[in-house]
Amino acid sequence: MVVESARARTLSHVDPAEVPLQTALDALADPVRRSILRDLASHDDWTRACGTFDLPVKKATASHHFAVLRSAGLIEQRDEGARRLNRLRREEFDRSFPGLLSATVDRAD
Amino acid sequence: MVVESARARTLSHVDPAEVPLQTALDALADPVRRSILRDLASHDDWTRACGTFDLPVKKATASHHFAVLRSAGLIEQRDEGARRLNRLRREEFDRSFPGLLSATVDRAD
DNA sequence: CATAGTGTTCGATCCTTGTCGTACAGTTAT
DNA sequence: ATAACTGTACGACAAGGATCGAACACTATG
Repeated sequence: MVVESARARTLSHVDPAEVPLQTALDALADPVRRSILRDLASHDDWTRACGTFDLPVKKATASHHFAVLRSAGLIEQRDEGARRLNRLRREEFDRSFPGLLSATVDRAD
Repeated sequence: MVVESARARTLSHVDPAEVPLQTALDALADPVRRSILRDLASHDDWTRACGTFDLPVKKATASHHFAVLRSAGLIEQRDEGARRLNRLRREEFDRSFPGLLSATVDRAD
């Protein structure tokens, strides 16, 4: 029988439909977070652990950014051993905010 | 002969095509500014002076928000007597950031 | 001219948030 | 068990920006 680890149990995900536009825009208005999203958009789901992103910030800051993205309904996270894998919630987010991801992530700065 | 007033001469407008995505997102991420844009979107061009908006901030703050919107290429302003009239730069902005205005302004919060 | 109206500019203040170091928890490997 | 690795939590700090009052410039009106 497979049991969730205590660490994974603390991972709460929000329904993108419940996310206020303000929260979504605040999340998307940071360049480091957009960089994370673009990276996710160009790879298969669940193939990128938090530590595999090439970011211009320390790991404590990176961890903060992943938490912001998760609480804005932009990414989903899943623990796999010591790693935390990520997935862009493209479809769900697009349903709540049509065109927003496309206008901000599928695009150069 | 019609001469621009000294006040109008100081009004500089940017080309939305030259606006960085970061600047556009920063401008759109404020609720007071989105309120201004929605108001403009629902009225004819050049019919709304700065003072005619019902905003929850004092006039000094409102003036700041209009300046931010202008420097982000989101609005155009023109002086008419003592009033400063506004216009949403819908088409130009859409050309540079397709879908962004639609996703943030043509929508409730 | 004097007064009222419209909007900007300038400091000052306050609050948010991005950033980091450190400590900690859980996992994997030796 | 010990060590290395992955990621989070917490406290502190600094920078940016939203806010306001007051002073100012320009315009319109009496």
